Amino acid sequence: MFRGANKVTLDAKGRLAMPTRYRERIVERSNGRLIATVDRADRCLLIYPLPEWEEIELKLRRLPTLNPVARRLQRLMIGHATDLELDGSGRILLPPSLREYAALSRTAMLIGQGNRFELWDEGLWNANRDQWLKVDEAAEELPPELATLSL
Amino acid sequence: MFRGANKVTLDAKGRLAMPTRYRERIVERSNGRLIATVDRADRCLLIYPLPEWEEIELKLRRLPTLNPVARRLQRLMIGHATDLELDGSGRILLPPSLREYAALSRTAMLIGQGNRFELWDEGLWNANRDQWLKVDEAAEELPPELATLSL
DNA sequence: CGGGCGGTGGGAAATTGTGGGAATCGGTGG
DNA sequence: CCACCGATTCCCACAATTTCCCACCGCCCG
Repeated sequence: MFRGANKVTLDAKGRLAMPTRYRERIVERSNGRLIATVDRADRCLLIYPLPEWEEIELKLRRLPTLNPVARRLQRLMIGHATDLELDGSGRILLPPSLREYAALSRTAMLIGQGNRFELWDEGLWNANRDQWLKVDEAAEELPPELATLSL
Repeated sequence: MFRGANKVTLDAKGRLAMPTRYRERIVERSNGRLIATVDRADRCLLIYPLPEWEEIELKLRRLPTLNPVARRLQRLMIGHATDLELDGSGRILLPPSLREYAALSRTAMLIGQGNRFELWDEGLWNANRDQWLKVDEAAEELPPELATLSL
């Protein structure tokens, strides 16, 4: 499982050095193969080890093609899913289109989220995090899955 | 399986270079033979490896001939299906009628969607994608297949 | 203080994308 | 039936991009 927030830098060619502590796990899990795609709600990227992604892709592909909501999800997620591979230096190369989508400049945040990573532009990450902290949870309607949650 | 978004260009002759990462798979799957047809809902083209298309054509042909919706689907999809073949440089030649249908100008987006590709004019793709992102998923009626989907 | 590891950058070679030209095929009109 | 014109297909060459590899630098730890 992936955890933690890491400040990372993209070089001029769009390469991102995966923090060392994750590398071994990524290599043993998927031989260094990852998939990056866009998040459908926020301007950030999702990065999965290949086997994790394949499960998700399977679920998405089983959805009915004629349903417009399903079709939209497929187009966004499968349509933007890009194969990545750790290079000899433990870096991945992010294609320009994904960099653009997430407004990634030089410094970014790589956030461990269990079976995947999220990659945010550093500025966006900080802004959003501050936002999340400000929201008054008590004022919100809790969906039933959360009502009984104990942390 | 095909995934990812690729910016491609059509040259003056209507030729489109298939990104290299897909070529090998296309050749081994269908010996370089593809079928292009129109999408029933959007102004884009669908491109299938020949064997994938043959399954779909079979499904379409089994639909009841007297049902007008089925009839319309058959006419659109089978009626516009065009044989394409990768040339020596890994390019396909799109006939003018299909180019016109999808309003393809010089730069287009080739979107991997599992067993097929979608080909969009770049401007249309971007406009539609932004549209899809704006929609608030929560406000929509989710089909049961999606309600429990965990990504 | 020295060695090693992780992060960063850059350069060179291989590969891919793009365009153009020439030959061939097909169609049409004389 | 032949000749000519147009369109298509095949092939080659150049340019740009990508990928791979190596070297440097700084930091941390021993």
